Amino acid sequence: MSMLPTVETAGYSDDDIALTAKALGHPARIHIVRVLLAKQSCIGCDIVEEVGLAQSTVSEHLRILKAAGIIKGEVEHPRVCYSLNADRLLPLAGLLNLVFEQESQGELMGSICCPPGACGPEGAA
Amino acid sequence: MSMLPTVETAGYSDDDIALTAKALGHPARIHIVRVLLAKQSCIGCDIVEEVGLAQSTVSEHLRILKAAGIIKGEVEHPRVCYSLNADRLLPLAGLLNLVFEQESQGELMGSICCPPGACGPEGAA
DNA sequence: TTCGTATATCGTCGATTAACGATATAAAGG
DNA sequence: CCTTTATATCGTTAATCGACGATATACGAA
Repeated sequence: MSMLPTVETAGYSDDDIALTAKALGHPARIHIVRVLLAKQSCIGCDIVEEVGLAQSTVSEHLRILKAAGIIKGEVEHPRVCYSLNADRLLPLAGLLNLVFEQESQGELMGSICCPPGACGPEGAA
Repeated sequence: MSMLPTVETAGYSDDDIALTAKALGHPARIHIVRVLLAKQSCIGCDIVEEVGLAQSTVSEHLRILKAAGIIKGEVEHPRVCYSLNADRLLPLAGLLNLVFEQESQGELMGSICCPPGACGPEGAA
């Protein structure tokens, strides 16, 4: 119904961002992200043990995260090696950053939140 | 089932973060956040028009965002003036920042994602 | 008091989610 | 071949969600 061009500059669609947020909208899935963050290397069935839910339930949570692109899984042997896919979190992070930028209007002005490629083409550095 | 102390340093519970993410997990609610971000001042029934859904539906979305603490509403006249409550987004942003920090291991080391008070006590300005 | 405006709540309905146990797959090893 | 191991899928259930129209509430203004 509208353009919101200023904010749209964040770059991504509402659906994109909502999809990512939705995938993160469950404690078990946040837990999984944390596990993958802690052991940055990939993990197999340990996640099931970590989360403490039934194997099929955890598998489903992993599927949801994978479907949202937040994690990826490499198949080895009978195991699957999961790891985070940070890029997919950029749209959501970008929006949050805008909120924080606004709140600290002009105070920082640049050194705010800029994950690798999130804040547009930065020629220098 | 586990401690994950390193990551837990992010500070907030899985439920906390998941609750915020869940509240953001719908396109209409992302849209509302963007509207509030664009017109940083508060807004009334304009949101209904912006979002393009039935008034009762939008009211429900606003209720969900408010329940999650992401927005707050000041009552004026017969209107309600909504605005973002950035603080409530910090737990989620903090987790995302950790992901990005890890990805750019040592490359940047500090100038990454640090909304006002998110990255711990930073003595120097 | 009566009216009009802006929101909130109610009741409904179809769709989706989350959880589980049971079962199916796939690949390595005996 | 048959077994083991790690995952994925199926089928079911209860619960929650998202949307709507209709209605209720609250309050300033006429």
